[in-house]
Amino acid sequence: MKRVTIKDIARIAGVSYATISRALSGSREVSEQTRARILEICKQEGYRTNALARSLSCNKTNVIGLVVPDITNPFYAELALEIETSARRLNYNVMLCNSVHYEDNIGELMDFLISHQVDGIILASSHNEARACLHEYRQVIPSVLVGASVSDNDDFCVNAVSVDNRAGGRMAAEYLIGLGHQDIVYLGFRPASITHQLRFSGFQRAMQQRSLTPTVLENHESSSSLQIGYQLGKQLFAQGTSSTAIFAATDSLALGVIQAADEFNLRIPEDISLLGFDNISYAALPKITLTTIDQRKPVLAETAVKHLVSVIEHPDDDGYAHHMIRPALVERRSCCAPGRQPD
Amino acid sequence: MKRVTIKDIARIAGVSYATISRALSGSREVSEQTRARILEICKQEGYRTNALARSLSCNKTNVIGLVVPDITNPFYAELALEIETSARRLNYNVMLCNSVHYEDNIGELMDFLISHQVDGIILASSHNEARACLHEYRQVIPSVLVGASVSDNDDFCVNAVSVDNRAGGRMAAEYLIGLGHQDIVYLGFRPASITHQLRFSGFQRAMQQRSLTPTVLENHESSSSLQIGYQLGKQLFAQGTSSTAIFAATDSLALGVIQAADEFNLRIPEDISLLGFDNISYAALPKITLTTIDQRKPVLAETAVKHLVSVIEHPDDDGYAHHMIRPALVERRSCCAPGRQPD
DNA sequence: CTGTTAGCGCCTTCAA
DNA sequence: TTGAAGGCGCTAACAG
Repeated sequence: MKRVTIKDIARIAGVSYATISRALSGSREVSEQTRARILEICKQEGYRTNALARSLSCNKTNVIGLVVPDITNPFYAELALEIETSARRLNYNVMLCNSVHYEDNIGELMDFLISHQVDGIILASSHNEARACLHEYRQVIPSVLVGASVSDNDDFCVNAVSVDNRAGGRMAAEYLIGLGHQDIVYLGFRPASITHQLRFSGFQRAMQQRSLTPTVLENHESSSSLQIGYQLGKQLFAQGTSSTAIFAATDSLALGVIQAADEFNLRIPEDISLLGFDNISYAALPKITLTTIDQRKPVLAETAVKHLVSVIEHPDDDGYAHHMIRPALVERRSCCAPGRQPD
Repeated sequence: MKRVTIKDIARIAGVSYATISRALSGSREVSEQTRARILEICKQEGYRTNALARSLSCNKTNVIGLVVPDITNPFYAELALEIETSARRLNYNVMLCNSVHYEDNIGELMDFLISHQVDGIILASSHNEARACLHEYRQVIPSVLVGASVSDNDDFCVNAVSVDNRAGGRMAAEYLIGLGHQDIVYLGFRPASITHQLRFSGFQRAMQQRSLTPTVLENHESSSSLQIGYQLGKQLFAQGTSSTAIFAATDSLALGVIQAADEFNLRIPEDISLLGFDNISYAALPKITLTTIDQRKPVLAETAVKHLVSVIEHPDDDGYAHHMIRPALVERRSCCAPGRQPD
């Protein structure tokens, strides 16, 4: 398992090892023939440059750290792949970490990445502490928050990229209203999350403009899971709701609602329409076919990476920005006009 | 963004930096008071040890590379999380890479990881080339193949951990037969994959022992996707099958079959039973409730990590081993006796 | 065009 | 218990 180094190559090529370095890094200060000879030898000897040593010397690793809550969550898995793709295009590699095991001290994870000398960090999280954390680290490492909204009026200075949650909420309400629904439940509102506050406010405002009021079922957990959607769904159906449509604050919640509806023999969309948010891959599965608001992960990812790389490459200016991505409606088969069969 | 180094600490503590190094690495060769003082200073100054420099010096990174085909595939996402968990327990970090963008030259990815000085590599892949690749690299870096079977009788010397596919195939057949099925289709056999050869042979042998013969629908693509399952399903249903049960070689295929069945107004399991393989998370979703053969990812992961770490720590012995994990049946609601309602 | 030299941040003998 | 010095593999001036 002995690695062959630049020195070994130098010795067998009979040149100094600076020359090897140059030949490898594509410098023009080497004659074409020696370069060719060197490359040949490298290939034969199975030389691989030691990225650690290079980074140590250059003070640059070209890797960006990516923190997601849980890669098992399809939303984050898809986002992660998109981010990796975008990063590679800009010549960066990504080092992925799940924050599952860290929970309330993401700082520890940040420290881990920093000690591995990542050039910057993308933090994907909908938790509120996330932005406080990035704020703390803003003098230490370039970073951008992705997927979560930040408040316009607090003292946290963080770079962020997220879907326009208020617009998404509005879009959801308008779609359902447009279909003819008036008695609508907003399921899974998380009052503690800014992301969800915005989503809810957009939704509510759109309804108010038609003098409508949603029934709201709050979620006081710190995440939105299928299980919670299931519980809220059961709770709703058990009391015999009069509503004709449900807007689930996330697709995961919607999946739980589907399960609950199944148990109560409620058909979707014939008996009740269901609209989700996120457009996770599950939503497209047969028999699920969830109509939902798409976060446009590819755009989210590309914007986040470009944003981060730009702050990495301009360490001097200490401004910050929040990019908003427009959400998009994806129509499948879980919504129809009230009291009617689907088209 | 200036990092504080061991030298800075030494200067402000008024000791040599070797002392700092010792204090940090928990060596007993430092007086308790100087250590305490040093630790205090490190905290105040926000010192973070440079993992790159340390690794360079120690010739050990304590990171293992993990290659999966596509993190978006829930099977690999779950496996990856389990592997990360197991690795952390043994004090290793994992560096995750998707091989999606590399396809037929996984070697390039291996080289990338090696140049980052990972201590070892876990390659998760069902492709046959994977084991040839690991065989090539076996003198270069400790590695283990996970999830894919290797042939007993070829010249490839690779460490491997996989579910016992033959046993899994047998288990599938016996379960269906036990339910009373006789006319069964094996859907999605991939003749080019050893993993699938074994799975199929176990299945077929169990049927032969009852003088039964499966209808087999082959898949000549290099992966098993929902789309392919959908096509094979349509193909099967279009010709009006007489079979009462389908064994789909993977859960992804099964999902496609569900979609196809839906279009043909075939109910599962009332009209036809469906059994999958893998136990991906989708399988448990409402309205999917797929009965399937579980690969027991937690065990798979832990075994793979322990195996790898053991070869990392014993670079001298050049033996290799193939660990088999027993599969397990997970009963949900997609199978019942032929011609009968589910229980 | 090529060689020499001094680091990058840390660890680890060897002395004191 | 602590300090001095060499080295890990590579890059980047600075000289020739």
